[in-house]
Amino acid sequence: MKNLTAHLNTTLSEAFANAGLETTHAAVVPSGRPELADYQCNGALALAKPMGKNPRELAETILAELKKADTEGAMFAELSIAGPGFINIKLSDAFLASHAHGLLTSPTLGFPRTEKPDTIILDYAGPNMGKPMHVGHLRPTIIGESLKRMLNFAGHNAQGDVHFGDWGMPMGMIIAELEHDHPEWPFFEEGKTEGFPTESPIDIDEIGAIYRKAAARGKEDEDVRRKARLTAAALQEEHPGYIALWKLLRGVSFESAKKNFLRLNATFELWLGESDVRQMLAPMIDELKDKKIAELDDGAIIIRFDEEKKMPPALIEKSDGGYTYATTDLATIKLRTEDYGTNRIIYIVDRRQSLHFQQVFESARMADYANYELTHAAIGTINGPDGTPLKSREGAPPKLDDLLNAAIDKAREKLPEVGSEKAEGFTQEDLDQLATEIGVATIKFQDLHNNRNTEYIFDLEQFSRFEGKTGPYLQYSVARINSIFEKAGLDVANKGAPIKVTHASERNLILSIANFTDALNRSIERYEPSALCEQVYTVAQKFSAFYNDCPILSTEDEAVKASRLTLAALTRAHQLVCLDLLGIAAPHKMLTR
RNA sequence: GCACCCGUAGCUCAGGUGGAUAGAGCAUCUGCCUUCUAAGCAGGUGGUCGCGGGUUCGAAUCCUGCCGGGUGCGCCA
Repeated sequence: MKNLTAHLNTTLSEAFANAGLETTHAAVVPSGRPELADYQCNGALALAKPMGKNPRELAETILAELKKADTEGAMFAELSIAGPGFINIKLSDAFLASHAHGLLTSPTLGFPRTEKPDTIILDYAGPNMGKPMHVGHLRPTIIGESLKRMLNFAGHNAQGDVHFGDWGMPMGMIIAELEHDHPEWPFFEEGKTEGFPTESPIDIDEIGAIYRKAAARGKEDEDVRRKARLTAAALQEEHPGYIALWKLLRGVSFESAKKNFLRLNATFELWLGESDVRQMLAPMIDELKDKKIAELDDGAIIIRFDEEKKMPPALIEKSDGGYTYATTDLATIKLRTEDYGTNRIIYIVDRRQSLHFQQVFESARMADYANYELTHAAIGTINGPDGTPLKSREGAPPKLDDLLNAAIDKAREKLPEVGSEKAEGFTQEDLDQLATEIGVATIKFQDLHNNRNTEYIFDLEQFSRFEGKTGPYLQYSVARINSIFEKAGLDVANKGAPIKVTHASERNLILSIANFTDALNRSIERYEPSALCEQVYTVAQKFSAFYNDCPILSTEDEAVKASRLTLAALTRAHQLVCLDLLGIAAPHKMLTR
């Protein structure tokens, strides 16, 4: 099943070619004036200028070719030229109906899967040991997850790597602080190389508290900082006790992060971290020095870039021998190329890291670690009410858990009590589950629908809003359809009946669904889930109008009734695919008080 | 100082790569629940697209200069 715009574009290309015109501008876009047309082609306008011709005349020629191609009038209901030379296209009801029916049998809703799959690693979330996940982790996590799903849907082999922040100075700080507080622990026993405890001595909250304490003390006291550096260096040298302790703390942090990800419906194929490249770092730096890419400068090892790049050098080894995240990120690229056969990497990371990634990407090219596309899909910062990024200094950013709980609680308030008439058949667990699905959807959609690269103001109220352009509105569109089929005692999967267009709302619904392929393509090309958010929301709107205007079960005419059921089933399929690509749950039923 | 991003309705944001009358949600006002879930639908109010030049048939979109905000720039990650 070819998608609608591709079909139209092909038809236009042929018409352009037959008219002796270049076909680069032979493309349709949804009409800006829906009351006049379904689609429009602006190609005549674009061509007229370089050719020195009258755009309306060009449009006439193209129009004549289009009419010739559609001899039986099966495709177009109306073709016309408007304004300076727009070609307005209105499709026939029959053509639209058969197209819609065809979509039902396509598992990808007409989206063409790629013939050249890439092996892609998406690097997102990046939680840090010692720091509980906060609202700043929300965007990279859910945008990365969504992009990964889209790329796989498109036929690629995409994997998510959590890229845990589990190496470097913070580890030194935490371990040094623990040694300061608990020198008697076996991990710190001089010369001990084995027989360390196998259970972590502290839990996730304590790790966070220790880290904060270490940071605070380090700020005041140079000795504390030096001890942390030495400890980090010793860890880097594989000090057995430190390594043993670090592994336990890391395990605890993993478990904590996994809980967060589970609620967010984010999954990772690879649970790697900065530490996984630690053995590669020293040899890599030697290699870079041999290749004359890296050089010694002021006691540290740096990589310089071409003058015209206008980039400051990247620091890959500090004067104390410690490594930086530029070092681990560069080594990680090497690792992915060598061990994972990667031929595309996408980093879904805060845009403030932009220079860092430019430096790392350029370094990787210079060292020939990756002769493929490296992309930093930059994420806009979440700002406080003052318009500057939420800072961790004073007024720590809200914890992710707290934000999720707040939205879930708000969602629960709208649900009926267990045992009440309206909650018939629902257990307390069912209701909790439903509240979670609705609350999390609210947060995810609120976040995903914003442009990836623009900052936005964090407003708790917006995250607990359920009306209008929100996650629950989308879920509601699906639940209503489920309810219709349930009431009718029919199987939603039944896709037999042909579609008949009898009302403008049916037409609009079909047209909005037909836009799926373009919307998904835009999301994939631009690494921008908001395009698909717009799509799923528009379809929900068109469905709501259809739902109001076109009664289904009470319709006398059996053919119309069957057609509307088919349309409802198609809508449902579309919404389920979109919501899944966005990582948003679609509850079977939405209860109300 | 160098580099990047942004300025669109009262608020939060879109705007498919230069096209027709700049769109949504929230807020506000008006209608619609003995008919498939009102977390809904239909409609109204609300904008010199920061300001000035330029490019052209045509600019929120491209170029340029201001004004105003944000971010980043070797020993944190």
